[in-house]
Formats: sequence, C-alpha cells, structure tokens
Amino acid sequence: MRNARPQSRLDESLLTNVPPFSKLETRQIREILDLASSRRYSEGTTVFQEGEDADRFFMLLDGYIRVVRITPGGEQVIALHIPSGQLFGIAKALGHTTYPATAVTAAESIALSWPTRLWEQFVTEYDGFASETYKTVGIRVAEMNNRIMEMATQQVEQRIAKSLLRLINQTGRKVATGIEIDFPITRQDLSEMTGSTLHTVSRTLSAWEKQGMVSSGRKRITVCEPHELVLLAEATG
DNA sequence: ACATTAATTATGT
DNA sequence: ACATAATTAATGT
Repeated sequence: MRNARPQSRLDESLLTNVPPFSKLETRQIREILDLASSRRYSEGTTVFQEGEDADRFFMLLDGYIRVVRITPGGEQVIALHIPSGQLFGIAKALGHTTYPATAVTAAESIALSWPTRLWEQFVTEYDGFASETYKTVGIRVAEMNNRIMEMATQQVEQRIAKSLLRLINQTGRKVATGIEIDFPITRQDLSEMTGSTLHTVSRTLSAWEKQGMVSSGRKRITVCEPHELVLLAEATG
C-alpha cells in the first residue's frame, strides 16, 4: 500500500455539503482539510484490513466502499456498501483500536483521511460532528442486524431481492430503463451479500430478467421494476 | 429449497 | 489469446 499523499490545496466545497461537516464554518472546514490526506484508489484496492491498527479514519469523497469480513472458515462475507459522502474506518466511534472489518473499493474512489488521534478533537471541537457520525453508525449497525435476521428467516430469493433493493436505494443511479447499481457488481458479490452461491444468484437473476423485473450484463445490474421486487421481498410464503 | 459439480458460453482487456 | 464472468443442466442433501 502506498502512502497517503498530502494535498497542496483541497477545495472547501468538498465538505460543505457533507453531513458530519455541514454545520461548520468555512474557517473550520479549512482547518480540517489542512489536516487531511487525499488519495485515489483504483477499483478493488484494500484501504485497510480487518484487525489492523486503526491509525486513520476516512471520508469517502467519491466512489464506493465494500465492507468485507472473513468467516472462520475463510469465506468472504460482504457486510455492506458505503456510498460517497460518508465516514468509514471510524473504529474510534465504536470504541475499537483496530479496524473491525476490511474496506475494499467497489469502484474507483477518492477518500480523505486523518490520523485517528484527531478523532477526539473533531468530536469535541466541531459542532454536529459527533451526533451526525453516531447517527450513521447507528444506521449501519441496524442494517447489519436486519441482514442477520433476514439470513435466519427469509429464503434466498427474498434475500437477493432485499439486497438489490438496498443497493438501488443507497447506491442507485437512474437510467432510462430503471435504476442501475452504480458500481460493478458480480453474481459472486451478490452471493456473498446474501449467504448464497453465485449459481443461485445467476439463476434467480435470469428468471427475473425473463419477467422484465431486472436487466443485467457483466458486472452491471439494473432494476427495472422496483415495486415487483418489493412484493417478492415482502412475500410471506 | 437450496448447494455442489461440472461443462459451456460470453465478455472484457 | 487469455482470464474472468455468467449461464445452464445434472446431481446431491
């Protein structure tokens, strides 16, 4: 992994609309940016690994982060995806000194980062920073808990449907035929999100494609009929 | 109701 | 040409 590169000058507009910083004055944002390092990551780059010392925390400016954990059996599990405009790698907010999961870029991405020792300073000095970050942390924890409940109760088809719906809600991009997932995603990825296999995901997507609910190509999935998917996801059996 | 195995085809560099 | 991704059928639990 290469070193983060200190940026000569970052524009204040990068953070003015980002929730954890939106309540701050320009002067404060200037301070924060001057402490930040900026770095571009190509697709599939590991930003940090589970268990590593959490020496920095991150703010995703562009792209998508895939949060990944490895089971004791060595299988990858995708916990969630993080869209741009959110903090990640915030072990300090969870009371950890190491990263609780691995962060991989799902697409080409740009992130700011700060040394973790600045965390306390941010929390105490910057109005709204703490409340906003804990809000998003809460949302993420809730999402992961929901996922675990789904695993136990729902069938694979419904889990795939819910995963797709989450993806288009959080990372969807409007296109002519529907809502497309904004980053490259494979059947394998979807299987790792749903606790299934790429074969089952492939078959399921093919079936939905024939019904016109989705349309997909290599590493691309578009949901054409979101409502139909919701019905499937909600079906009780 | 699903996984696994295996064979085949499509797609991107 | 090659590697990676996706499909499809057959078989197993």
